[in-house]
Amino acid sequence: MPAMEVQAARQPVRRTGGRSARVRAAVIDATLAALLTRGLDDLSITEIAQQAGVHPTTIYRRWGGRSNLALDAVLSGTEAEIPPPDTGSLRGDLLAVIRGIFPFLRTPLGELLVRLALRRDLPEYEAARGGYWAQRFRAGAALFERARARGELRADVDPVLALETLVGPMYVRMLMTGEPLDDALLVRCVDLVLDGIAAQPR
Amino acid sequence: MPAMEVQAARQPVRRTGGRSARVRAAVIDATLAALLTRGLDDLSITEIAQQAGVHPTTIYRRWGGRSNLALDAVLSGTEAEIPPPDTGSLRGDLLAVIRGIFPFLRTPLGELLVRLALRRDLPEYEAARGGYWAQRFRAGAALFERARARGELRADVDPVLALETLVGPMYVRMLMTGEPLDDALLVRCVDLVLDGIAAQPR
DNA sequence: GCCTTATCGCTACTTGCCTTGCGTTAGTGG
DNA sequence: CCACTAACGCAAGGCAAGTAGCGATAAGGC
Repeated sequence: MPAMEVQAARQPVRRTGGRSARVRAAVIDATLAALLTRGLDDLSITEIAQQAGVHPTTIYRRWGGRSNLALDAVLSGTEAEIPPPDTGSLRGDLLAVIRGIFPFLRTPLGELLVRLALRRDLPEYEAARGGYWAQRFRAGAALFERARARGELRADVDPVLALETLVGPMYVRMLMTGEPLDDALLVRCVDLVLDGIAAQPR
Repeated sequence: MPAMEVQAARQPVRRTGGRSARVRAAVIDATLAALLTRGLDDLSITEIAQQAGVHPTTIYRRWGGRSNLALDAVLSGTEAEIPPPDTGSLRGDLLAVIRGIFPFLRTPLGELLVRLALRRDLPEYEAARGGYWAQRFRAGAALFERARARGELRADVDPVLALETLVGPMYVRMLMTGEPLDDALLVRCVDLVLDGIAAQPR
């Protein structure tokens, strides 16, 4: 009887090139197309499969469900990484920030990303949620530091809350009320956050 | 051959009392319970039916689908109608408004209502969307009128945008970032909307 | 109380989602 | 070029959603 080798938990050698890569690209493309036309909820894996020229079983095995597939597709199609602005003034920076977000949100892909972010039935996304948004809001930190150094900012301002207040109306209109939304409104958002609504400082 | 009577488009006499009422109540209750435990997406009509002591076919016939059922259940369980505040100061009124919304949103039913409002696959809700939010924001109009009369409000302030800016961070945290959210933050929201973040008026 | 028929329960059926098991193809390392 | 096996295609089948037809029950009007 040969000496029993201690089996290291050897994970199988992944084959990421060639056929697998082609399959993945085709499926991701078909999924994005299906997401943009039919929406998040009623997308047929069978349909995606034959659109991609792939057997449905393959999708189930690799992605294991529609939510994981949708998440992978959208994140693959998105590499936002909006560069942090530095226009020289607080107002200019804030305008640049919100103007960098807004056009992307009007994109079908952008709206898809937001709606995906709102879901709570995607355990895969729950893990990434914190990091994702933290990164998106981090760009704002430097912006406020510079403004503070220039004396444009009050001392007690919380950058995160300020950014949330800036973009809040945009999301409220887009997601809930459906009120009109254009560049002029963005300017008004910036000015409201800067100056407030009170007649005189209290 | 008897004279052909012109058939008036006679709609059948609805039977809303007795058994039908009991069935409806039982199904709505079971649906709400299922919604609160399992969420919006994967609720089983069969399960709801046997929970309510009713045959699944009945649900399909009366409601005709899961989206309509969910919408009916949530709207039946909700009669918000938050009374418009009048505390004598703009700051007090804004605080009262946001403090009236916030606790309800933390309720499971409240969060459910919001998430339902975010859906775009409920044609029944699409029709009611505009009116619903318009009504919710209308209460704010009077509030701002009084503030303006007291001289607390700048002249160029748009009430709707101001309210959206006020509640924006609350929804952003609740729906997207998941950052902590408590009463102290509400106060900071109010003060930020009132005073803005700029060091001095431009 | 009686009649009409809206509404419900039940069974059987169709359909699409998803899984399982097995044979085949083609990456990957040598 | 060869051996190993990850990844894919395919067929069969379980399972729950949803539909259709029909008889049974009870609500509403008289």
